[in-house]
This record gives sequence, C-alpha cells and structure tokens, in this order.
Amino acid sequence: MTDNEEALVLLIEDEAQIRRFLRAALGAHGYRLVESTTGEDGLVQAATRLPDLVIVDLGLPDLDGVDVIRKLREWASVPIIVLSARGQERDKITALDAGADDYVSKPFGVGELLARMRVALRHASSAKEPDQPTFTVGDLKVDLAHRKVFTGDKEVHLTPIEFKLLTTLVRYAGKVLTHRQLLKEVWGPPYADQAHYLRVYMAQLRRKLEADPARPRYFLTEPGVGYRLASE
Amino acid sequence: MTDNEEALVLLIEDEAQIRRFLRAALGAHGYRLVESTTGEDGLVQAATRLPDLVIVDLGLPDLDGVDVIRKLREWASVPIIVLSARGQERDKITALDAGADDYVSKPFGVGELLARMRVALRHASSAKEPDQPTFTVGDLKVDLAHRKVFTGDKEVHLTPIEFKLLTTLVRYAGKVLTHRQLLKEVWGPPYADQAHYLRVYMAQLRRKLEADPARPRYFLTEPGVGYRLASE
DNA sequence: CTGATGTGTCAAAAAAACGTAAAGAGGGTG
DNA sequence: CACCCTCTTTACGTTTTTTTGACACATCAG
Repeated sequence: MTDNEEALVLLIEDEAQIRRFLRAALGAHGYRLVESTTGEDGLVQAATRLPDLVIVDLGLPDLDGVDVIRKLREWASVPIIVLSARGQERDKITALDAGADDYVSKPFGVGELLARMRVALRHASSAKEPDQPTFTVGDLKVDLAHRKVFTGDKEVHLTPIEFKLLTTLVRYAGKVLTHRQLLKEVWGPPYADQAHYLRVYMAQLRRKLEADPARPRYFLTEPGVGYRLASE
Repeated sequence: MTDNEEALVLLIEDEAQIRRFLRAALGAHGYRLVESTTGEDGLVQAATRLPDLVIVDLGLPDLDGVDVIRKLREWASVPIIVLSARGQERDKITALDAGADDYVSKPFGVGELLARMRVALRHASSAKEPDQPTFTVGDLKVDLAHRKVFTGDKEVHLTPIEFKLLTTLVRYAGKVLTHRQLLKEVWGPPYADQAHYLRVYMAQLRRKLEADPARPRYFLTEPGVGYRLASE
C-alpha cells in the first residue's frame, strides 16, 4: 500500500540456495538485505544493523532458531518471520510463543512470503509513532511531520518553496550552505546560478519568521558564501 | 499460555461444524466468543461488539471474505485472522494485502490457531489502542464504524468516494496529505496525477460539511502541496 | 570619490494552482 | 425504459505562488 520499500531485511539462513533465491526476490522488490548464515552472527547483525524485519530459519547449524528468537526478543521488537522446513504444529507454536510474528513453512511461495512481510512491516510502522521530528531554535519551531511552522505560538503559513528552503536550512542547521547548494537543493540543478531567487526568498522567510527582519537572529548571511540557520 | 484470556473474539464462519469446534476450543481457553454466519452480520457484530480479534472464513455465503476484511479495515484496526479452505497463494496474498493479519488454511490445528491468535492479540495490546471508531473536530463528527457523518447533530449523506476521501483525511488528521497520496489512496495508483478529481471532491465535501464552504474550517488547502484535515 | 559587486526590499507581471458550477456518461433499480 | 444517483470531465473565473525587474544600500578597491 504505502511505499514501505527499501526496508532493511535481515535474513538468517544457512542454506545457500534459499539465500540466493530470496536475495533475488527481495532485491527485485526494492528491499535491502543483510544475510547471516548462523544464529550467532544473526544476533550480532541484528544488533548492529537494526533491520526493519528479520527472517529466520529454524534449522540453523549453531543455535536453535527458537533461541535466536528469544535472544532477539530480549531487546528488539522488530518483526520476526520464521522460515522452516519443519511443518510440525509443535514447532510453530513454540516459535510463535517465543516471539515470532509469523511462521512460513517450506516450500513456500515468494508471493505469500512477500505478502506476509508487508503485513509485518505494516504492523511495525503503525506501532512506532512516537517519532516527532520537530526542530527548534529560539522561538522558531518547525514541525516536519505536520508541515507546520511556528514563531512563538503563532502558526505561520509558508509557500512550498519557502518551506523547502527552510527545511533544507534546518537539515544543515548551524552549517553554512552555499548559494549553489541551496539553489540546487530547492529549485533543482538548472537553477544553480539564479542567486537572485535566494535573496528574494530569504527576505520572505525573514519577513515571516524574524522578529526584526532587518536584524536576523535565525537566518544569517555569510557574505560571499551563502546562508546559515542558527542553531542554539 | 499467557493470560491474554477473556479477550472477545468474533468468529465469522458459516460452517456449523467449525463453529462448534472453535466454540469448544476457544471456550476452553477462556475466550469469549461472538458468532456470525454471514459477512453482513459479521460487520454489524464487529461494529456493535467491538471485538479484540476477528476470525473470518473466506468462503461465506453472502459477501466475499476479502470484502469483509476491506469493509472492516475502513474503520477498525482490530486484528483479523483469515480461516480458509482455499489454500491458493493468490487468495492468501489478496487477503493479507486487504488488511488481514494472518491466514490459516483448513484443515488447521487448534494449537496453531491459538498460537497465532496470541500473536495477533500481542500485537494489538502492544500497539497503543486509542482506537475510537469515531473522529471529531469542532462540530464535525465522523463515525467510522457506522459509516455516518454529522455536522452538529444533522446527519449528512456522502457518496462512496466522498466518504473514502474523508476517512483518509481523518486517518492522518492534522497532517498534510499530498495530492498524489490522496489520489493513490482513494482512487488507486493509476489516478495519481488526476489532481482534478481532488478539487471537485474537496469542493463537494466542503459544500456538504463546512458552514462556509468558501472559508473552510476543517478542510484546509495547502497550495501546491495538498490538503489537511484540521485536528482539535 | 567613484564604480563594481553583493545584498536586501518592493511590487508588478506571469504562471500555476485552486474552487465552482454544470453538463455528460454510466450503472443500477423500480 | 425512465429515473436517480454517482462519477467523470470540461470550462472559466479567482486566488496564490513564482518569477522578474527596478532600485536602494552597503562594502570595498582603486
């Protein structure tokens, strides 16, 4: 549905054949993939790469797959899909109760696996909400998620270009951005030399967001170089 | 295993035999059960009883099970487990993408089903559940479950597209949705560039729901970007 | 002092985006 | 078949945004 693509998937699987198979299938659907062939390594990879989804085989050479799940669940809430040759009900129940989110028996269809992955990722994305990307300096507040800008407690309306310029500055807050960098970023590469646009829109932003536009507190000019957004 | 028990389960299943079977199995594990034998009734039960989990058979006499899922997903985030005699991969993918959380093929083991139910309930409880099936801003009220819309206390009739557009906005209330997002969500991906439709239907919604359509309080335009439904 | 350059401001012109009404096209239902 | 409801499409006036040009000012070098 949404473009949850390019999610990072950790595959813990010892059979080379299945790895190759999934590498192709997942790659074709835009997922990024990390592979492990052992449970131990899988746990390390999970901790270091922080994948969005883990697919784990139950029949690993070193650890039992269920132990991998338990160890993972000690700290991670990442969705886990079990892949297994064992179709025994007992195994399924154990794995699911250990913390797995789904269980797919081999041989499986790629389509089904992908669909179940989408379900798992759907859960993950709806679960983690408390991420409120909002930037603040002084009494200037930028709420990226809601696309809202405030000075003090008054909301200020920005046009698309104004907003894009502002967010670019926010992204590199504290650092100087050259005219060319800003123009390429906001208007696109062909406009890299239209320094005039920048002055007009910078003035616009100051007029809307600075208490005293003539004496900017936030939108600072670096003469001959570019602009900088003050940070704390 | 865990005491996720006394959860309320809605079973939508026409085969009496399976109903009897599950009634016993779930009862023995402490679940409370509501039964429906048709899709229509199932939807009504879901709206009135607000179950913690829905188990739905794909082969219902009236509606297609997948349609039941879609209708349910228009307003509810309750976990849905599909039970089906059809083991075709195509069916699984369709059901999962329609919003189901799991798919169990008949014949199935009770143990496995119970384990998958525990997984589903685990998800539901971890995901914060401020899931009131009714949304309110000012004197605009949207009852997702009953598919009804009110301004003040007068009910307003909406066409299917109008309603879907409204619910999409409701789902992301406060956030700006781009034209493309709305079009893909409401009309489907192929319509992502028909920004036209949006204006027509937005005007429609405002005419029906705003006190002064020319001065919208709820349906706000972000010129060059998209639309936003005011929140609080 | 003077002219060149980089910068800030303003406002008109041009372009793009938006709102609205209304006509045409299906698609069901009685 | 005729009717009603909804969706699609077109047309046109209005609003908002972007672009453009003109000008003032400051700084700095010659």
